[in-house]
Amino acid sequence: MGALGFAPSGATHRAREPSMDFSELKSVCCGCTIRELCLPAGLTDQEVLLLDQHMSHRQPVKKGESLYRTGDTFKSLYAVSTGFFKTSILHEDGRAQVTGFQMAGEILGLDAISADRHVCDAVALEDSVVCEVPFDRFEELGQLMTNLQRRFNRTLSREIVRDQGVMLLLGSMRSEERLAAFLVNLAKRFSARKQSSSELVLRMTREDIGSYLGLKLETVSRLLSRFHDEGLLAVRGRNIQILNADGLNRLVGAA
Amino acid sequence: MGALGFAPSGATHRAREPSMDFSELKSVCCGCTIRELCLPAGLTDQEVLLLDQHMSHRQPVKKGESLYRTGDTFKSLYAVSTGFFKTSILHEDGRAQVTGFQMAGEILGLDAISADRHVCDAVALEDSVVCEVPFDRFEELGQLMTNLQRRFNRTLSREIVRDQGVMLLLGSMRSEERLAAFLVNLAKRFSARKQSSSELVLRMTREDIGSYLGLKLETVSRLLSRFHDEGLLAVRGRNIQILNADGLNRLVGAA
DNA sequence: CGATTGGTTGAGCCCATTCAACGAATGTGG
DNA sequence: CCACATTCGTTGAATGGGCTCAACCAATCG
Repeated sequence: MGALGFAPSGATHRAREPSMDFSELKSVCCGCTIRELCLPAGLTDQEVLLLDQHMSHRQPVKKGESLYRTGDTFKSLYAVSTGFFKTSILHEDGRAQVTGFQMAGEILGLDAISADRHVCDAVALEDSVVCEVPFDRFEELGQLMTNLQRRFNRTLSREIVRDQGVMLLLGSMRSEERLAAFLVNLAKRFSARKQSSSELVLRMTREDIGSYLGLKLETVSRLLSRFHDEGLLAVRGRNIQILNADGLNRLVGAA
Repeated sequence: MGALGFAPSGATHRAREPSMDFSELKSVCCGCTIRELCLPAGLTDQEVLLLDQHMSHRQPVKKGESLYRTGDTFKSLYAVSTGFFKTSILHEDGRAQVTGFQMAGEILGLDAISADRHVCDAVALEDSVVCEVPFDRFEELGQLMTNLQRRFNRTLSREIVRDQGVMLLLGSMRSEERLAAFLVNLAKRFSARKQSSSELVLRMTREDIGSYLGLKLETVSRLLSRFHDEGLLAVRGRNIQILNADGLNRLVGAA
């Protein structure tokens, strides 16, 4: 926690304290290790520089804090630089649905473009840093840089594809398939970030996972125990080791 | 069926027969009744003209035909002019998930931008007409017309919001809530198109509805019967009359 | 006409939920 | 420091909502 220079305080809404130490946060896209997984993917060095200078602004978010909330007016997209987030939407009657988990390089706020208002909550699941991207300036830049605009169209489309994958999962998979798909997906994303794809450290609770997968937390817990007993996983709280990746993949239905 | 000048034939893949009579299909966005619900929404007359002349190309699709299929290379978006479509994704093991139903003014193919390949099937549920929008030319036009590009960003974002609404539905609603939400949503969309919002004519089968809602067709049938018995609906096959809209809304959880 | 597709309804079953108890870890205030 | 509350996770027993299997009917079509 202290490693990122956060001042200790309780979990509150925003993390905009101008007095905070940003000295280690000034580095931008150019030197970013996950640049190729983020908005600058596929841009030339010059283009990245342009994006960098005009747009990016780094901002820490502490564990438990909201980056934005449902109803907030939309001003910026946020690229996760380091850390882990969840997004969730609320139903009138209090029920919530987790719509996604975002890690380094992934973009938060795409749904807000639609109506200039955020339609979900984004909460940091660990101390994190995001790059703020003021959207009106980003749109201007997109008009100047064809490449950036085209990449951004793809980013939006990729989110649609992801969402539809979740629809498939929720609409036609059984519980064990859902959890297996979830773990396989997480592993793949860790792997793309040069992190171990077999030693997963979950940042979310069983309840978060359950909400995302359309299951109750008890069901998630039971399934993890079962996967453990079957030798697919080693489960120790939020530390999960994948022991039999083929077996997991088989559950999902892939070859 | 004959009203649109379709030559009768079996349901096959594409509907590109150059000998067909397009005389009644030449009219474009400018005269389109659902222009404000479609891509040209919010554009000036001049801008629409530009979009119109350079991009749109109308194309009939007969009931049962695929507009595109999973794996097809992506060249164009399609705006539904008249008719009704469903999109569905296939799982390796044969299971399918209907991801949406599209009516006049709605855009098909947004998911394909992501990887230059369609990732779902789009099938006409009745004789339909679509406006083909070659995407590379559309992107060029977006670079020239800031307004168009901004609207398009919103269109993509709106699809993300829609998908996340479906995730909420699939992930945390019970069967009766799902069906009620589905009917309310359909009614709202019909209403926006100046069609009756109480006399719904479903274009899809019970199985399609079930797939979309993550339910079995028998469950959908039973629920419709129950809603009928409870006086919420009058159900006669695919003709559904909403008798108690408030009651339906109450089921969804809205006030 | 028979064949096919779409829809309804019943009976029994099973998977995931509900309800509940309990343990471990963490944090808080006295 | 301990006592206590809180959060998170696990596990058991019983329940039930939606599924499976099956029969049947209606409409459409070749």
